[in-house]
Amino acid sequence: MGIFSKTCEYAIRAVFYIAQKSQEGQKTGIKEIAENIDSPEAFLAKILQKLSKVGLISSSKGPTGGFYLDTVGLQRPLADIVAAIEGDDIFTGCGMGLSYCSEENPCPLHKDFKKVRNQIIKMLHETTIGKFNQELINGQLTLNK
Amino acid sequence: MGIFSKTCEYAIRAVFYIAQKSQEGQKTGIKEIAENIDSPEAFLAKILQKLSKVGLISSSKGPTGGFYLDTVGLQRPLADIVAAIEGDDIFTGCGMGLSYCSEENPCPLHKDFKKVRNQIIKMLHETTIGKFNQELINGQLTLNK
DNA sequence: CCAATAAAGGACTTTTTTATCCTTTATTAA
DNA sequence: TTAATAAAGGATAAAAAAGTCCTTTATTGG
Repeated sequence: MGIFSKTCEYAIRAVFYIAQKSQEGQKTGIKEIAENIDSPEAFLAKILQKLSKVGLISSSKGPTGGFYLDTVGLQRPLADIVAAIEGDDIFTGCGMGLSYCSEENPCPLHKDFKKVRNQIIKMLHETTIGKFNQELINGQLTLNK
Repeated sequence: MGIFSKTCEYAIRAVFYIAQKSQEGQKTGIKEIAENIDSPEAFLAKILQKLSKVGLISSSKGPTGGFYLDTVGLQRPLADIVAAIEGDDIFTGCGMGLSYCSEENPCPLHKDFKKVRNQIIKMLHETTIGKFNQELINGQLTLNK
């Protein structure tokens, strides 16, 4: 596994896709999303359900329904998505898995891990969900193949 | 989960512990290691077996036996341990889980992730297994509580 | 109103990770 | 040479993550 869980990877890809479509004024259904971000449809449905429930994305039922992001949603940092899926272990936890590791009682990798974590936090906070819309629309960036 | 799997966290803590003991000229048994790095004994045994099999740590059976590291082993980068346990997805894989993501066909987070990955790689390569021996012996760094 | 559509939700199954237990093999020292 | 010790190895079990399927609920347009 990479840095994020598979669930989280799907979530990130999905919100980028939804963002792009929202920018173009369209709502999108899971089927379309799943196809375009290369994820299992039923599983992705669960993930989006969760994000929808906590208000990170919007959804509407019925014909013409689907998932979408309003202006506020598009400007949220990716960190919110990751936190909703992974919890904030990745932002705060010890790199070596020690629960009592802290500044006062550091594990050997404490300092180095802080740098890594800060880099991750920076990335996830500076990246808004809608940040790459134009590049995605232009096809300069990819979400599947 | 943090950045590494639990298995990998145990492995890292264990080799640091073994390193420390080896520095002091002692071999250590799983029971002692498990107690001191707060990990399940039987599970840790499997992990050390694996590391031993690929030659990253040494072991000997019977009374006075145990796990240990020779001078070469103490100087190996922690990256070797992580690679043995996790594979090298963490060093090479796309942060968003896309198999065809590359410089030519990048995912949205490609650039940012490269920085994160490079930081991790730097940390794991600059850290030798024996790097913290003295601090561990002095009790300035911790491996359990 | 009703048929079609799409998300929400519940109940599972599968796979992977984490973990245990018990037997075998090697080594040591008395 | 044998009793004790410690790692190696095999077989399983438990828990968590990933994934599926089917039913329910809400919404729309005809």
